[in-house]
Amino acid sequence: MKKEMTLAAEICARLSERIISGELAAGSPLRQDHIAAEFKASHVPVREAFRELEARGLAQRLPRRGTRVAEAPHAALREVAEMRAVLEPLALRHAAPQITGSVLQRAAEANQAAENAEDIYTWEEANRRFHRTLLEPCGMERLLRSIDDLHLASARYLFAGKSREWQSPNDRDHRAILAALRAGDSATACSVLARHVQWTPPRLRLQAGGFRP
Amino acid sequence: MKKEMTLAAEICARLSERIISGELAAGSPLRQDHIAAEFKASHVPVREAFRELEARGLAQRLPRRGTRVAEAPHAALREVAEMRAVLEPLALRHAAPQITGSVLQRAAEANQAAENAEDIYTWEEANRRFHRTLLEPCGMERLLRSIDDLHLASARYLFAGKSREWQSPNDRDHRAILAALRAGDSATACSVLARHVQWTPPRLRLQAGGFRP
DNA sequence: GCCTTCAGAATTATCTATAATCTGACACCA
DNA sequence: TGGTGTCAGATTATAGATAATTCTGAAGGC
Repeated sequence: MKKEMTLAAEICARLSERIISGELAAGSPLRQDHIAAEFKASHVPVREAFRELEARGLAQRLPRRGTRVAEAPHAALREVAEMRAVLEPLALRHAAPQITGSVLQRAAEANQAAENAEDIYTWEEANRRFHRTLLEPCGMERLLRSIDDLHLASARYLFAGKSREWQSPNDRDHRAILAALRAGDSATACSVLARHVQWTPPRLRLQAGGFRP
Repeated sequence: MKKEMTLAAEICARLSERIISGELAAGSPLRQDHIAAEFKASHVPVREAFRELEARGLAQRLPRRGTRVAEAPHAALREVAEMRAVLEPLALRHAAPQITGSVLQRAAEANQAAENAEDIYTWEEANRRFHRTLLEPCGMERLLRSIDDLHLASARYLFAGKSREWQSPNDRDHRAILAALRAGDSATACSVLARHVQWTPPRLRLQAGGFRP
């Protein structure tokens, strides 16, 4: 049995999905013994999975006292948005000189998928793919990792707020970003991107809960 | 024996120091079995320590193939500097309204310690303390954690380049930041901070290796 | 000389057992 | 009644054993 993923990685991936989707609620305890039993594994790779979840901001470990799903307070929504608003344009600025036609093509396909999405999970995955595709050519691994983790956090907020509010966003910013990049205007692409993910006061954007993923 | 730190945390802290100081060179293998023997421990908490080191950007784990000290390529120096240049002002902007006289006092003391430092390690710790003290009141934990990790990376670069080049920096930016904050001018404080940690081309700043910690 | 295969050694990942710490119930005392 | 101490059971952390995977060098074939 030659698996690509270690058991710890597999458990981490499964728990990640449940946390992000909201199935595992913020603050709820993650019992290493119970999860080990569920996965028919020893508790040691479960602990390793918890370490990884914590590193991605999805869990909070309290040494000797257990691990919990990370809280996702409303106040931190702004924190996530503002970090993205400074980090994503930074990545795009470095990525832009390396963006090929192929990258733009893949980004456009991701955006098309987002526009066609009929449920919020499909939309979020396509949206995340759009962003990642454009930023990846920057080649700055630490920065990309930070952005990835912020996207996970964003997804949690998105899914947590989906009830009653979600409509397929009719969002032109992605197209504007692509158009600017095709025109070689990375400054405009960066500023549209920054505005696109920027925190805005809730009063003005009730349906999106204060930011745009 | 009631210890505050778990063994994994202790091992992580010790290895951290060695990585940051340069004693453990970039790319060098971290052997779980050897380290376990050195600490007279099982390899399991060593693995947990490796997970934590990786989360902080100090190690790179290759599943089933071992763990290495994270590379610190010169190219990534710029990445670290630029991330700091956008994240630290963001944190300071949110911290400024919460900064008390006590915070400013502690920051001034840290700066004094930095100015009086006679070796680079003392200076680095005081410098880091200065930054952290000012930014902590923002209360944004994810952001502060990111900045902390960037400071660890900065320290690695600083110590790696210390030979022959290090002089006690005669740096007025810290004082300018404090003065602006005392005057309630957070915009100036933020822009000085951004400039202070900003990436500059190596040609113009040979002695500091391209950025200012 | 180069490439492929394979066995054995080395190393990492997980398991099971044990040690350490935490939690909550209960008893006792002022 | 409220506060404190004790202790059993629950839970987490680590040790040592075992299983799984990778690495390395030797042998054989072309």
